[in-house]
Amino acid sequence: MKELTKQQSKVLACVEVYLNKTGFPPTRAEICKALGFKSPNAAEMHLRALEKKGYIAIQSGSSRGLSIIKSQQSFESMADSMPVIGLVAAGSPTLAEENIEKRISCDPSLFSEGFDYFLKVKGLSMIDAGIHEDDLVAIKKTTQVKNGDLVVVRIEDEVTLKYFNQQDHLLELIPANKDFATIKIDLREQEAFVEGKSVGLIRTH
Amino acid sequence: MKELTKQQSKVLACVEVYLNKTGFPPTRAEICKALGFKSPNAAEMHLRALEKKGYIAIQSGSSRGLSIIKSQQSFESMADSMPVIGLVAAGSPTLAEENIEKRISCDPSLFSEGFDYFLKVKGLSMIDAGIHEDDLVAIKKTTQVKNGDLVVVRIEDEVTLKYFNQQDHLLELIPANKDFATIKIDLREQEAFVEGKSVGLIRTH
DNA sequence: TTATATACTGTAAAAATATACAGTATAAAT
DNA sequence: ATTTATACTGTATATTTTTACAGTATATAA
Repeated sequence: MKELTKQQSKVLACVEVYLNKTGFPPTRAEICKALGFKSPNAAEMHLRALEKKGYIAIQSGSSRGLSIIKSQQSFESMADSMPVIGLVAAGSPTLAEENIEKRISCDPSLFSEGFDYFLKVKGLSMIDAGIHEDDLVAIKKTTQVKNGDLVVVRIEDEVTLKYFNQQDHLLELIPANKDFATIKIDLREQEAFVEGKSVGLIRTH
Repeated sequence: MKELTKQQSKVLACVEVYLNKTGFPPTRAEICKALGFKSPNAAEMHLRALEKKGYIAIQSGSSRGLSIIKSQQSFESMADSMPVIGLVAAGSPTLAEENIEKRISCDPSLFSEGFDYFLKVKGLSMIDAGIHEDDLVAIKKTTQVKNGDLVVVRIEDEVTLKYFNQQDHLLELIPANKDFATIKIDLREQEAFVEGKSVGLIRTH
């Protein structure tokens, strides 16, 4: 998606605000009035640019025939909800307020087993499992995991999301990307803490 | 809130559907076309009645100056549960009760744009986009899509989920799996209907 | 029987709106 | 020095759209 100029950005914001307020899009003249332009062609040109860049659609010949394709402002409707925690900071993914990136309005029974928080995925180590960067993985806090489960494990201050496989003292954390190596840990030498397991995933397109 | 007559209810539904599809309200003439009226005054009178009963607001003197105050649809599709529809080969993914595999307790604003139903994915054609068999893709009913969007398209009786790319008369439906071929359609020769676009995805592990 | 409400057709004019065309100005890039 | 992109003004016109007015038809209630 192409970058917007300052004025194009203003015009897009103006359309979004107007839509929010009235329920229908503005005319060229109304955009001019809102932004102080004196010619309807000023609005027209900006709208054309926004269309070309894929931010809006213009229904030719229709009055107020504008529709938003890509919104500028991110709508995070914060209702009673599940916390989202970034898989970035060192240390355990705790539910402390400072670690919560945002909240998502949905109930814990969205996935059959129930879950405690969303973990926002960083990196591509699980790409072959269909888990992309910025996907939200629903995590249930538990230490009861079995081989093959997708788990959140903490090793020292590093937190990672991998497939779990343990044979006696040897713990393997297996990525789903051939460019990443399996993490192998001898539990007699180094500690590893299972923080929870994944019970589901959501992604916003 | 006063009761609506059958025709008023149809008109309100028509306005809501049009708004959802295009992003802006219909004109009187467009309502007439949609409902088979032959005079713009038919639509006008119904809109006036809807305004008087508090269902819509009419901005006098403005083209398409309609806004929904009290939605009908919210009554029908609320219940905090979203329908799941199988991506079966034949026919449109309709919300008719017989097509609903189950319902999932979550609200339509789970994904920022809102959505109308979940489509249960069959096959592996989008695997490289991290979309697996049995994933639930959140679909927003709309025809406003742009190149690169993940869309639900119907061709004759076949429904498919693919990336959208259109250049003039050539529509390409692009899979995310090298073992599948891009579907190419000359829109002058064959019809294709955009049923909606994906706004998100959920998966149960 | 006579209102009264619903539900339209058909026409027309005034107002709103999109949109083309001809310019001006400025800053940055070539 | 000239082109190119951004960012407008100002005017005009064809088209879209609202909206008023004059009717018709039908069912229901008083």
